[in-house]
Amino acid sequence: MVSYRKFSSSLDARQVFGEMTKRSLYQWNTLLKSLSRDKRWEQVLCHFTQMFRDGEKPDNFTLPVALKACVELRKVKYGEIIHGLVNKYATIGSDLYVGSSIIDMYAKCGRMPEALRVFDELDKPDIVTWSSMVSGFEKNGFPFEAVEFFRRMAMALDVFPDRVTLITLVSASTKLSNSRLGSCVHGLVMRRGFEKDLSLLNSLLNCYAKSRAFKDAVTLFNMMAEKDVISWSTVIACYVQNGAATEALRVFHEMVDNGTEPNVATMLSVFQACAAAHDLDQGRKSHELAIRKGVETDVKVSTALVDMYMKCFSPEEGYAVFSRIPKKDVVSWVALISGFTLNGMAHRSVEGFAMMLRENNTRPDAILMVKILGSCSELGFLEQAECFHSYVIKFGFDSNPFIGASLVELYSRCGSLGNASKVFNEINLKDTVVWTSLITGYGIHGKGTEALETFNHMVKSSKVEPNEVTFLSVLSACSHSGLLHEGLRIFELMVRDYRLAPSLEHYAVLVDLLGRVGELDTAIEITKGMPFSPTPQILGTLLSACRIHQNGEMAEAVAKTLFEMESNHAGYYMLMSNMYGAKGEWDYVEKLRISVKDRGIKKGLAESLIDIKRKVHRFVADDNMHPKKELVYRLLKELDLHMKEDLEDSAYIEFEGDSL
DNA sequence: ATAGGGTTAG
Repeated sequence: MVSYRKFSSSLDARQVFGEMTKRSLYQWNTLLKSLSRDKRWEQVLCHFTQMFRDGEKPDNFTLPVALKACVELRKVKYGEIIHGLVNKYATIGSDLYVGSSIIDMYAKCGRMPEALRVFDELDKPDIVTWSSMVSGFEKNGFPFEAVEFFRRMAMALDVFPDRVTLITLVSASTKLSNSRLGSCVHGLVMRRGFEKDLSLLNSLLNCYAKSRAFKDAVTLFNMMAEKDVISWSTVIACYVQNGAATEALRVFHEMVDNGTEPNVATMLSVFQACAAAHDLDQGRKSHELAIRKGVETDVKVSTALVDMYMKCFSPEEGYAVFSRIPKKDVVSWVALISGFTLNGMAHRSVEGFAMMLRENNTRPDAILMVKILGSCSELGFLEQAECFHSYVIKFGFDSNPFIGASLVELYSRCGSLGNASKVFNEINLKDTVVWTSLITGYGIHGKGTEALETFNHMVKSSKVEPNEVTFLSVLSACSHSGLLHEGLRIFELMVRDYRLAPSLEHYAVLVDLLGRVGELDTAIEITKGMPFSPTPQILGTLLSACRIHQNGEMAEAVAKTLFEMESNHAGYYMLMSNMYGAKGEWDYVEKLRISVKDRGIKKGLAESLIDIKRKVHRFVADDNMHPKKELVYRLLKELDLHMKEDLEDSAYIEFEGDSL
């Protein structure tokens, strides 16, 4: 016998009835109801059983409560027993409340076939019952079936969707990322007179945002008479995800001016926007706001802050925030580790990893491993790579294709193509990324022929399809080896046979290839004919080609355009100085260096430097490319004022590996 | 008198 005194914190009703020896059906029901209101599901089932022992027969008021408890406790077996009980005493069709509770119980426990069987026993399902079915399909990962069921419901003339049904339907459309379906539901929402239902509109807004109907999302947002923090946050996140970070920040300010209080979710998107826009000032201001709102202590918020400072090239500020996180999770460590590498401080990433292992309360996950292997790649330190490799094996990460691909890349960046192909051969499930990594590896070592062979092997003998990145790698390999005709053939293959749309990057590599082999006119033609307007990067490539082929006239024309586009682009100065430097005109280099300093070019400099550092690796690997590699190193040193840390300074760190 | 379905920002 259970003592009711134990639950004295609950309602009076229980205390009163608890003293009685024999309860009436009504009293049992009241007791169960009050227990369910307090979410004491164990107790609900316990008393439900007790009720049986007392010889009381549950009625149509008792059963839904008991079934709800089964759902909450995930006790399908108990639910099945109740279902059997109901069948024994009455037909299910006799009470819709009981019927829909049984359906909902099966649906929520992932047993749609049973739910459907009960549903089909009903004579006249009402809107709640229909909705339970739609929701069941939607929740169990069958959004398509949910929509189909809704269609079936629409055929029945006696039921009309209410706001709950429509919300479920919008959720299904979102899962299908089908904005056309979303707008159909939108129309239905209007016709049914729910055009002022905020949660319904927010769901629709989210549906448009998630199914890449950017314009529809904005239109709906602008039309909404009432907006809450969710509406604003949805739209801010939508802008960020569509690469419109500045716009996202504008909307954020509008929201604040509007008097809507931002919350954790809002701030997360805001920090993402600051990071994407590299807007450190705005980032700092938003950080202060987060402190004022008292949300800085949230792990997600502080992690987003670390990420933001890192992406705004202020690693020390990022590290400061990181140090203050009381309960760091694996995502926080990822932000720190990838952030340091982004800032050209890969050795601090490795130190961070060691620190994490010492603290011994966070287990690295696959994402973290991919990141740290990438950091190690930046270092280009073979012994360190081998150390990480053994760590990967020891903790069983080697079956993950992403990690396999990272290892292939790591070894090739450390100059060990032998190990790279060995790792490659040992990977059981080679996906596109794995194949692409090996191709990239051959590419950066100037082994264009091997890259092409690997590509052909991939296409012919495996079921893996090359993607945009694969083609980028192959093209880039051709470019580094000066394989003009092969490169052009690959480009054609990509467009014609694989129907892949070349991105700006593909054009950039193509221009690079043409430039390297001296086809400067064709390169310029391609730049003009591509479906994008040329970016500073592409013009930079052209400029670099002019440098190699000593075409001063064309170089100046390109440089002029580049300068007009972005007078503060650090890469421009780098390339110009490279060009003059190559001619031995060191006084020009010095002038440019001073000019960089005077103009206070900071934004983008760190990024360019890292980019240049990557290129340095390529130059080093590529013998015939750059006769004076030292030149590049020297320029790097000259311009490295803003970035104190250097790749060579890093120390080798060993991992004991048993710490977790 | 007591009972059944729902979503949305990261």
